[in-house]
Amino acid sequence: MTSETHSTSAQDATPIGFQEHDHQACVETALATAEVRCNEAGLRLTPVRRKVLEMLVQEHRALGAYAILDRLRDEGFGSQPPVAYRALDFLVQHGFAHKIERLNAFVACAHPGAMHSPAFMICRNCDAVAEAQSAPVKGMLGAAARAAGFEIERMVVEAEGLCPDCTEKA
Amino acid sequence: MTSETHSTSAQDATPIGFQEHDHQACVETALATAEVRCNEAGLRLTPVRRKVLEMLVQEHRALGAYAILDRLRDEGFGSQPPVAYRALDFLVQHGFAHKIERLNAFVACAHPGAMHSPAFMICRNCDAVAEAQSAPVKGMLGAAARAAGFEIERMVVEAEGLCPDCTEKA
DNA sequence: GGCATACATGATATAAAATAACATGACAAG
DNA sequence: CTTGTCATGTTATTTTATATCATGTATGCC
Repeated sequence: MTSETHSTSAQDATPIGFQEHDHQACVETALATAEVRCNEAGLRLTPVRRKVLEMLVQEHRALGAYAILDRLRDEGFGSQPPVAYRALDFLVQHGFAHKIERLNAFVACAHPGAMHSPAFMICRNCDAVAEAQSAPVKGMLGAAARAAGFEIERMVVEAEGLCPDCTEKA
Repeated sequence: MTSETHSTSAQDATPIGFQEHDHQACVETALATAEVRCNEAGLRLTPVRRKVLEMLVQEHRALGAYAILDRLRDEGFGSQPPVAYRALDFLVQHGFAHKIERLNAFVACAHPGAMHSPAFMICRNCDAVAEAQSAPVKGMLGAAARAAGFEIERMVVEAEGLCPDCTEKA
């Protein structure tokens, strides 16, 4: 179950998704980007927060708060729920991570910094999560909202199904 | 089934959640429809299930499982969590209700019987919920999914914001 | 430097949401 | 009337999330 290492440093090329890619670079880039963005915005990417982000980026899957907490403990950080939740709140609030409502779990943001309304594809078999863009105000829902006078502030779009790998194996 | 009913005017997309309507009739229709559909499908709309559905239809808002449980107790039904969760599971499974992931709560289905992929507008202030249609496989996410080889089985689409009433009051 | 302030973390406790597991009851089919 | 199936009742526990208060740490001001 633990696909901790996507050892294949293959050419990525595919937009966003379940394909193999240079994971090491992926992790490093994400962390570096976060550092820069925090500096720019006057935010503090403290050790706990950085570690949590690293964990999320490392896995390309949704991790529950308590899974994160376990690993924090292993790394010598505080081991009580608020430690994990606070770090996650920070990351979510500033766009470095997203909460997957369907799973009560969290993933690293795939497009940090980009103003975006994320949509997710969640594999029900292996819990892999891919992030795509959604077009919130366009389409039927936007039309319905305008018709009803509802002001959309935030969108949750989550598709559940089978990722390519799991489809193959089935 | 996917797009057969989409040649509709904007009027059809209007949600029933945020507007005045004959609520008494609304409740009765919903329950009657459920009865019929259960009979047709050989399902048993037992007292608990019926009561839970009634409660959900009565309020046009999301109710948590424990709110429902409290009321069940008041009505003389069992008062332990599984009682509520089982009834809710039944209703959700057979399309009489939906779970709002964002709230960990449940609403009656506004279009029971119709094969549909629901989208919700949730008022962050008063918790009112309106149901609209979403077009799951169309749009950006569908395209991204096809490109990635992801097979969508189920969609969660939830818009959070302010309903007309609460917008006015603010 | 000493001090005030704001923010971050640590730690205890508890709330809220959901499920596991097993026992009992209702009811139709054979 | 017995058997099988489905629904309900009940106990216990797990999982997810917050409230609260105490402590620590960086920063700016005097």
